[in-house]
Amino acid sequence: MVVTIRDVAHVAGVSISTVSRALASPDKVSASTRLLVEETARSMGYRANRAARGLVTGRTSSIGLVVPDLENPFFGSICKGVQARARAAGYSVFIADTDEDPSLEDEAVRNLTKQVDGVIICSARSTDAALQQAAQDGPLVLVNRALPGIPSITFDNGGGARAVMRHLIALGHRRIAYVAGPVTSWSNRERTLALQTFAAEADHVDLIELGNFPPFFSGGMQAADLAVASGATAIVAFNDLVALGVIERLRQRGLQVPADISVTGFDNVPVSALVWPNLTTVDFPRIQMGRASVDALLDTVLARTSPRPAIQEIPVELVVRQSTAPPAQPS
Amino acid sequence: MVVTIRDVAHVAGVSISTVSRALASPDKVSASTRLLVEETARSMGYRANRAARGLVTGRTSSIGLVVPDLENPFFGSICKGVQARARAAGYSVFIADTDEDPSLEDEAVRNLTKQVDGVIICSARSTDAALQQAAQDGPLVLVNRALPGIPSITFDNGGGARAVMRHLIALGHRRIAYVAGPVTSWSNRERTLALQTFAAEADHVDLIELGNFPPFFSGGMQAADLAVASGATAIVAFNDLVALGVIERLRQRGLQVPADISVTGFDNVPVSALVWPNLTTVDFPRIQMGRASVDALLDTVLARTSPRPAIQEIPVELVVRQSTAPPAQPS
DNA sequence: CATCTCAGTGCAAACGTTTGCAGAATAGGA
DNA sequence: TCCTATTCTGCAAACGTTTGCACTGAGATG
Repeated sequence: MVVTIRDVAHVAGVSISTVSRALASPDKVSASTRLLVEETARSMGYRANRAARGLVTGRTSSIGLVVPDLENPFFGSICKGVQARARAAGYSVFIADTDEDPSLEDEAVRNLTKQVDGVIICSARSTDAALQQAAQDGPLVLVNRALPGIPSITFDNGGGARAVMRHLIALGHRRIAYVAGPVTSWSNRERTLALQTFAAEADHVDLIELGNFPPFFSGGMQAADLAVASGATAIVAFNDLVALGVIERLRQRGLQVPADISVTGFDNVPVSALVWPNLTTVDFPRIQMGRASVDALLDTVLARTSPRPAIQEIPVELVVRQSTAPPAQPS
Repeated sequence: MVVTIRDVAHVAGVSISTVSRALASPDKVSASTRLLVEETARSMGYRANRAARGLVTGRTSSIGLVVPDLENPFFGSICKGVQARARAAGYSVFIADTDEDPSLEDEAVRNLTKQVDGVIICSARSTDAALQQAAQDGPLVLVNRALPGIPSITFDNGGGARAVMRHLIALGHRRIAYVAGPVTSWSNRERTLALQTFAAEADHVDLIELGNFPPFFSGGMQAADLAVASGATAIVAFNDLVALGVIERLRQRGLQVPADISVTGFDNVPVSALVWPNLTTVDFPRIQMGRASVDALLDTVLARTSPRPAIQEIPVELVVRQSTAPPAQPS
């Protein structure tokens, strides 16, 4: 029924070792044999059984990808990048959605570890200890979270935050509110720190920290009134969804963006370009990050001597759109 | 280094067959042995090698999922549903993103077929013939596309379209434009047909068909002016993104939604609830569809006598929000 | 006590590959 | 012509499981 290497060998009139070698390491057989075997295999529709190969080589040619929420376009993009690069390198991708649940995440990692060559964890929600443990059990790469000793790929949150501040200050804003994300969020800490530092270094700039708020539309709705009460002329939101929530609440209160107040986000999710006003935000090249994580993983898996730093930072870019403008009454 | 069934057997003082049986079919060994083996295995951190098991059983305990674009939240949700249900059934999920490319899709399916127990193809872009062929090579389930002879899960596009028409007519609209999606889209054909039929059966209702347009924001931008020129008081867009494009273009032209003109979409993507005005649209329960597809696949894989119909239709629901209202000048 | 049944266990083959080792064939050099 | 080096090929052992078959011993039945 299903054609094995044995069948190919029989038809081609050679041994199974020769077939194996002709297909896997072409330089180990004569050119004529190789051609014969290749042609026979093709005509018979032979495809090597991965399980059998994995059994003897100890390699599965597949990697595991763990994400908190597949429905979130942020992670969808990363998956896309991972998948594309893995395919190009001859690897398949096992996917696991953890539903933002740390214990499910740990379990998924444990499950995967034994059946793949390496694991990529995206925005890990688990504890440092659990991750360190997981790193012991097999090749592991962290995406959007950095942990010493484990290859990690992160976005340059600090650079993004600085770019936003620079932009707002250049427009003339001097009183700027930051709607913070979850306390547990590593990205949030990075952004907060960078904003504080930049504000402290600039002249006559006040940074008002609000929050923490949930990183969704609803979080923005909650935060908007506080931001207005603070007298800020510009609001930096933790991410695009929060920014949209802020804008919606401002709209409800009759405030115009950007005429009365400027709003920015982070992430550059697709929707941020579709709404009115378009969002000024920081673009995070997520597909590129997915690709980079596969490269980092394969570095470890293939034990290439890795010249890459353990923690790699992907540059980000400010995208100026229509949600930012000079303040109504310049101070 | 890695603990095998042999190690467990040695420590527990039984044969490897007994370990295998104690773990896989507990009723075949005595209770005391089972406990002993289970405890030993746990303490040693034993996890069965999937490749080895697959080699002898011919089962991989994994399924393949092929989607056109992981970045599209529509597919992200389906993935989530698939992944969750598969996990619950003890299956892992291989994922393949085809970048909307039919030939990549065919290749992905071919690649997967040999290394998984079954494949789910989401919104297949490939030809009927190629799909029929793929169905010969192994268990296959189609999602969001129906093909006779292959188990298919689809949304009730017709029902959704009728619900939209009923709603608009109830509001008093009599001249309704449909901004059609791609000609190649199966969903588009289903929706068009249902709209036509319903309009024909209703009294004094004109359906103006526009397009075809690309199923994105830009498609809506293109279509809006035609819709206005047609004198329609309500616009039914192929999907939410198109609807958003339509609204944006209307806004640019100074037309208010829904005061001047009503707009509806299909899909109920998350963003449709976040924008202003919120979109009246048809909710497609995508996670549920993902789950249903796994069930259908496992029916075939496990050769359960399947009482399910070959083509299963998932009910959809009209979500009335703020983008629809009675027409300005009732006709 | 002899016989039978049956639950529990172990032996060993099989799954489809890869790969170290050894043998065969070929070519080259003396 | 013989020897050696080199290239190519085949044999067979592994990889870690599952599972058909045979065996053992205990309990039941006569």
